[in-house]
Amino acid sequence: MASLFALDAHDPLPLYAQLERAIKAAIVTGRLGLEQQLPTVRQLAVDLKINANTVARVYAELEAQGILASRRGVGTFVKTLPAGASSTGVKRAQQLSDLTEQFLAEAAGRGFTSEEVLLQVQRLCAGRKEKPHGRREKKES
Amino acid sequence: MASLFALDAHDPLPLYAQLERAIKAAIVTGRLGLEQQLPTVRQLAVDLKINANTVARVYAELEAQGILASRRGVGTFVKTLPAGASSTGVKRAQQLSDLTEQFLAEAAGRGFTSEEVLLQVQRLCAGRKEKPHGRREKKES
DNA sequence: GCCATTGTACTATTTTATTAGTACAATAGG
DNA sequence: CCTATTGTACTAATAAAATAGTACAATGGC
Repeated sequence: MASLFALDAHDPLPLYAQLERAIKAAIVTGRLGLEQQLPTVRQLAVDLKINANTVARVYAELEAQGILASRRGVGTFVKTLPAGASSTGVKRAQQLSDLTEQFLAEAAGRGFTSEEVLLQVQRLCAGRKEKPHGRREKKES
Repeated sequence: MASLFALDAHDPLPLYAQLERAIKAAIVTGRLGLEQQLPTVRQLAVDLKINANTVARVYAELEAQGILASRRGVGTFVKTLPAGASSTGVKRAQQLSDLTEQFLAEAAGRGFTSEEVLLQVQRLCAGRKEKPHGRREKKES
């Protein structure tokens, strides 16, 4: 991999959303650790061949979510692990079910069998066991 | 579920891409069977509260992919099952790995633990075993 | 033949995403 | 103090996505 993240210009998902997802994924999977520094806004823009404004927007958004912390003249750093809304109850179960079905359909559409997918999930899950860090709550609405 | 598909206006993924994904998912999971008719362009637009042009674009795109077949004055029908590229080798493995990581990150970002996710995947995979399809739902006629 | 239904094609408009460029603000280092 | 580096804040321009509306084309039922 050339750089930490990889974006696809032909993915219908907007670049800012792709980058946001990629950064979160890197943190969740441990490729980016706590307090670790991210590339500068301008550098990452060059690496990914996208505009610096787009990178800045993503960093700002992730900072608003409490995941990153930026300091002028210094850089941007991983502050905490991404935390979800963590709704409880039926809705929560339904959300997981929907998300999973979406994923399985996507995989099936690309020609992967259920067995392959399951195996891959098991492998990746085993890699990071349990780390569902407790609920951090921010006030946002 | 009010209708066959569910779109989220706040999802950064464009509506047309969401709908395309939803239709493919419905076919892959067997909620839509071969030769089954889809809602009309105008009806689905009303159901999903989106523009008819957007629906028409998606139907046309899926027809171009050979998944759907449309006939004027009649309707739009499922023609074949979505087929993946089924590339082999390293790239294929890498693709599955990337896709899975993305999914796990998404799930983790929404507050689901690895255990929960793994369990859900196991459940859904068990539900449709080998065949990605084969199971037609009985419907009232 | 008539006509309602369905997919298709087009133009126009608005909103969103992305880029480009410039300028400013805070920090670290000499 | 000076300056390079970094994040931040704008404005402007372009491209893509989505909507609104109208019209046309093929099909099937009567």
